[in-house]
Amino acid sequence: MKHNGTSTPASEDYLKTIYAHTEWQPEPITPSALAARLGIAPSSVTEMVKKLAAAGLITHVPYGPLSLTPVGLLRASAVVRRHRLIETWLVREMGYDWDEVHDEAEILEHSLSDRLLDAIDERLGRPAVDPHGDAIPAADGSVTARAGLVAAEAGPGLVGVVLRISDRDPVVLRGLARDGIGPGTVLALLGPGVVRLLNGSIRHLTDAEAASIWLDAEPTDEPRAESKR
Amino acid sequence: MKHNGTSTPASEDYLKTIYAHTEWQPEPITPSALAARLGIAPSSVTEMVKKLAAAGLITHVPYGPLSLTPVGLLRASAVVRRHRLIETWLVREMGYDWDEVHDEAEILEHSLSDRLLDAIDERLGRPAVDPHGDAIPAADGSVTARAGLVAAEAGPGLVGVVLRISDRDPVVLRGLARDGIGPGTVLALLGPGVVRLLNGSIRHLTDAEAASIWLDAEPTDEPRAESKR
DNA sequence: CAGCATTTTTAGGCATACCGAAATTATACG
DNA sequence: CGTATAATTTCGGTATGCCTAAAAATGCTG
Repeated sequence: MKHNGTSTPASEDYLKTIYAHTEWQPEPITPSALAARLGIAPSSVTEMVKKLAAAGLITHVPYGPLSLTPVGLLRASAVVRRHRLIETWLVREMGYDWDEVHDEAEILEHSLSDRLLDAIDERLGRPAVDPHGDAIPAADGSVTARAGLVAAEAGPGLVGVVLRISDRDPVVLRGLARDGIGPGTVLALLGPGVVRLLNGSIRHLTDAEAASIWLDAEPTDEPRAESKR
Repeated sequence: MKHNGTSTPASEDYLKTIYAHTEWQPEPITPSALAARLGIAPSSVTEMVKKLAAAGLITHVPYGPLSLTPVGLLRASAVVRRHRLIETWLVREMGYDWDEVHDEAEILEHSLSDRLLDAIDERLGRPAVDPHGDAIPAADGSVTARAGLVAAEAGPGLVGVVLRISDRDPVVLRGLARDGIGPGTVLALLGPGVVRLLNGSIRHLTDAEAASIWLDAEPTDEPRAESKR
């Protein structure tokens, strides 16, 4: 009765990606979306999904979507924790900018021992948030999330601090970083896709950019507008 | 005409092990010794050796020993450089003891980018020697080696500083570390396998220990005793 | 509510990297 | 100098993890 030791870089990437998807939207991810995110063929996903389901890490009805079991969720959050702690370390101690850390973390997250990870965590003072503003799950999988509002879905007139910038697209990251927009930046929304920085400069946001920026802001006044699909 | 991109964790381990062997002894390594060192079957070595030879990294005549080509030597020294820089970093910054770093470095050496490695190197002040006393090859593959004498082959009466302790056997490492013997320790050889520390305590060395300790010492007086096979 | 487009799965393949067993080669010794 | 022993290689096999192409299921739309 061995303790299911299934954990490879590949399986960790699957779990992490499923987890990351759920962070954004409550709907479970489909196999094709997972394949697209991972950059692999759908048939490869089918194969791995069968293994992960057999290992009790995800649930999956044939031709249906995927979701993490409690055990899978714990595993996934451990990978995300690694990823984000590594990113934080790279920025705080190793001279990286917050828009440069993703690829390095993507590889290292599969290699660090628990001991080394904890040493890094301790050195950094057990941070709760990574350089993109993403919450770092605790070792037990718990996450203290701050509520945020996607810039693309916020109404004009809103003023808020950038809470988080999704690190999915490096081009978006670099473009925003170049113009001084990052976690902590104060933005005023002038209209759809137009913002003003504190220094007065106006910046137009691409759709991808507006979808990547999360603002920490009370909904202006309307009684919590229904977020649309 | 692609630039031969052959570099996997497995191939790096082969090259590193061949390199490390040559550091100890000038004779080229045999396939069976390599298999033993890597903990894999000889037939697996034959297979990989063919690939490495085809890639121009090693030379190999059938049923003969293995040696690195100039290109292979460069590749190997890069891996060893990674390994030893990582070990140094773990000890100097991450709270590891010098007898605990090997396994972690063994994995990380295949994962760090050149950029991160250089950031670590710079942070550490570009060290020339790792925590076991092993020389860290420069980025161009050059090594500034200090001459040393294996304790097992040194004559009684000799007094010297421990230059290096081979990190091959963790049991040896831990045993010596526990009794305060490490790089920098001053030892007086009383007889074969018997040493006295500076604090006066006497320590018997196992054969494995005596073979792992390198002393920085002039040969006592005899005209350079012939080291025996 | 039937047909068609999309999604998912199946089936067969490929590359890496390992294994054990059997054949082959080299070497060493009597 | 021939033969036993030891080292090396060859030969099938296994597991992972990816692929393309084709089949099957789903579900949307007219």
